[in-house]
Amino acid sequence: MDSLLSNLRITVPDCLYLKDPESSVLGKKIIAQSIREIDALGIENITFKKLGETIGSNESSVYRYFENKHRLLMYLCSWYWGWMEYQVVLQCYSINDPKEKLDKAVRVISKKVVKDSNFTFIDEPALSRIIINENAKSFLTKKVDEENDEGAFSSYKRLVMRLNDFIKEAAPEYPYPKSLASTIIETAQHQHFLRGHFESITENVDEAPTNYLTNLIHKVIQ
Amino acid sequence: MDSLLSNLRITVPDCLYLKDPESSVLGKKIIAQSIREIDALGIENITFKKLGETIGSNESSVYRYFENKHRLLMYLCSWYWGWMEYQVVLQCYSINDPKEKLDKAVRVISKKVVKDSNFTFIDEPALSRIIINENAKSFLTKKVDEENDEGAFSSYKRLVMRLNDFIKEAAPEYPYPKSLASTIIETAQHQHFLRGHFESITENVDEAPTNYLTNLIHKVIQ
DNA sequence: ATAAAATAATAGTAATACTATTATATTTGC
DNA sequence: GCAAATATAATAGTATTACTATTATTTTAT
Repeated sequence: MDSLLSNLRITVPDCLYLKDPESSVLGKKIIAQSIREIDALGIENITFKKLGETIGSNESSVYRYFENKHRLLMYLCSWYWGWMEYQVVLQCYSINDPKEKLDKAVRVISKKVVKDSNFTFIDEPALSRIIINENAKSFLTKKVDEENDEGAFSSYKRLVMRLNDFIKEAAPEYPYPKSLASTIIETAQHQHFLRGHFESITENVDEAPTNYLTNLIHKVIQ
Repeated sequence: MDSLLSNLRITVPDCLYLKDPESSVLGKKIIAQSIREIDALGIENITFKKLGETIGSNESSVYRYFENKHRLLMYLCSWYWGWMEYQVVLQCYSINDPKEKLDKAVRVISKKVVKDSNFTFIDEPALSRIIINENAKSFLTKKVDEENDEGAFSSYKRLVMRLNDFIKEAAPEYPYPKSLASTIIETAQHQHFLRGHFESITENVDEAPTNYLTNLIHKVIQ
């Protein structure tokens, strides 16, 4: 996609950072490099010390942006879900037919992610791999309820509700639009994971789970 | 259920332990207490030191059964999936109609878990909460491929394939039985999680996601 | 040019996830 | 019933981590 909207920003809940990383060069470096390192090593194996050093800064500077590693992960996940919602809205905007619109949304959510040149310091394909491998860890903790009350998961929930709206428009009688929306989003990530690691238990080996999910949603709402 | 089968054992891949915990009283205590502590505190917040002490033993003794915390979690997850496969097989055995059989399997997988008196040292309802909150962490690591090659996830994969077989029997033409089977199992856990923490994005608030999933699978394979 | 703010450098701490070693029970074979 | 083998317990130690605190230096804004 061309970068036509250079002053575009994805909003991330401000409880997730101490100082806005987009407000400085160092902050953006932290984001860009943390995406590289989490993608390569996994969230468990990165440290703020190494991260600071690779960007020519140090541990304490990183701590001035994020309270800890977990908050950094939550920040990245929120950014991704905010960006995904924006992709869905943008790419579905001009479609009038509710079913076609829903199809497009499922497609956007489940397709392999490509670089968006509007956000130069974010590597979306790498971030999408992080979502596949680490997103569940952002909410599978004993602090979920607390963090949820702070609004830490609002981007993710907003995307689910956006898809919920599309399902309701396409099938007003279907009794489980929210559950179906969350299932589609989770399944997209999980099938990508299976494709990469447990190929024996999925048919989505050669390509994204888009066709599988499109077929599924068609049948479920018909 | 009555404990009619007192010499029943759930097989867990032996790469997951150093010494079989079922072979000694101490081993069984480790399993029973680790279920309690992981359920209460989460896998991140337990230590072998505390665990050893609460069962009147110590850190090094626990290390003689499990290489580390992650292997202990994998052991518990494998036990659960092995037990769940056994539940499915047992409860579907006498059903002849393939559709009815599939319904029953979905029901067994998604219903709230109750105590099975055949396994006195395992608290299945607590273990099922652990699965909801921690199972994803057992495979979302950079070592998945390695561990998968060892056979560490065979119980989980076997359950998926079991459900796959049921789907194929009920709907031989359906093109994605494996993906659907893995989706049903993952969604059952995820909807239980949403029910407990993010109620705003699911309709399965008052009860288990069984009706939602039964409705879904009926429509998908019809 | 000065004050304010941001960043870097350094040091330190408590907890963790182990490993290693030795001592003491307990079980098993004969 | 005793010796040998095995299981368990006790103790100590290490490298790493996830932070906190303090001070020094640089950058920026006025």
